[in-house]
Amino acid sequence: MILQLYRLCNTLLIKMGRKPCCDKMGMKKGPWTAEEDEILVNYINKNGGHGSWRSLPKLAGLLRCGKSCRLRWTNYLRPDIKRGSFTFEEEKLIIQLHGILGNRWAAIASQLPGRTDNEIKNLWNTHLKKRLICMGLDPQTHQPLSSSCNPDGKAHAASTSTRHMAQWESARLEAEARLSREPYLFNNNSNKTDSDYFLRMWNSEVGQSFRGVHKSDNKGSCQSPISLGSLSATTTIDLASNPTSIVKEDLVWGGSKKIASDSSSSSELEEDSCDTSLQLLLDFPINNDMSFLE
DNA sequence: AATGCTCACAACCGCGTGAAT
DNA sequence: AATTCACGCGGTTGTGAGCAT
Repeated sequence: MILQLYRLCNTLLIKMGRKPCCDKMGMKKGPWTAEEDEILVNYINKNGGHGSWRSLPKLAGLLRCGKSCRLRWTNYLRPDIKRGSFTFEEEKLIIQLHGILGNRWAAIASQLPGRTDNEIKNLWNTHLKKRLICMGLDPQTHQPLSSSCNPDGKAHAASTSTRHMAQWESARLEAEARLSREPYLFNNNSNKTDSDYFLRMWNSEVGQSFRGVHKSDNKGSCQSPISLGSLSATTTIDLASNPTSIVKEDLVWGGSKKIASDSSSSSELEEDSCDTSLQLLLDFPINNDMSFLE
């Protein structure tokens, strides 16, 4: 009976157009058992990889959909996953990266070896977001919750353009990070030219003109006090030639206990951060944690 | 001891995107 | 060019553990 229904559903779905991503009928849901984990791990080890996720459950003998298998493997069973709580350095890096990349958990996770996007997302939603709120910062923008820019709207215009700048920079950083993980690309000039769209765009006329606009906007460089929780820094960045080339830095990072009680940093920020998006860009971390960009 | 609440985390779902047909 | 497929991503939900009442 169930089998007949299953076949009927499949037939109808195929006739309607597209097949479902996985066969829902008879598929198990909910928490994975140790036996299922073992089957999945054994299959992937035995076959030297997962191959097609869609066909894996059938081949491995699991009553799960491919999507569920992939999730279980990437978020839990993968051998390179780092278990245990996040270190203070990791949390700091996540906050800093979130300031640049926003809710792009996969991009953030790519900078934290052994950590998954899901894990980071959960950490953010359960801990870090609240911590920022306690500090009086908007967890999405990393700006003071009560901040108000100039009423004449100039700040808004500047903010819009610098937000684009931040988006450019975000994409470029991702590209650089990716390339740094694939050093062989740098050994081959022909590959390098094709390796990343954003790097090319950044160096193209378009990117150049874009940088030119901000060169005039910011007079070529920008010095700004940075405050992110108990992290504070004074940074001078040469925006015209390379937004990440830090000329001067003075970095202080306090203990985690200080974070919840430190309200002075946010009030300082209120005074200094009319151009909130530029702040976002300037919040780019400047300590050794960003060695992946080197 | 029972109940309710909060929190953390694993898992699911829907959508977007690039590749294949 | 249009359609289908496979996959990855981000938002959301479900559930169990721990704690307070």
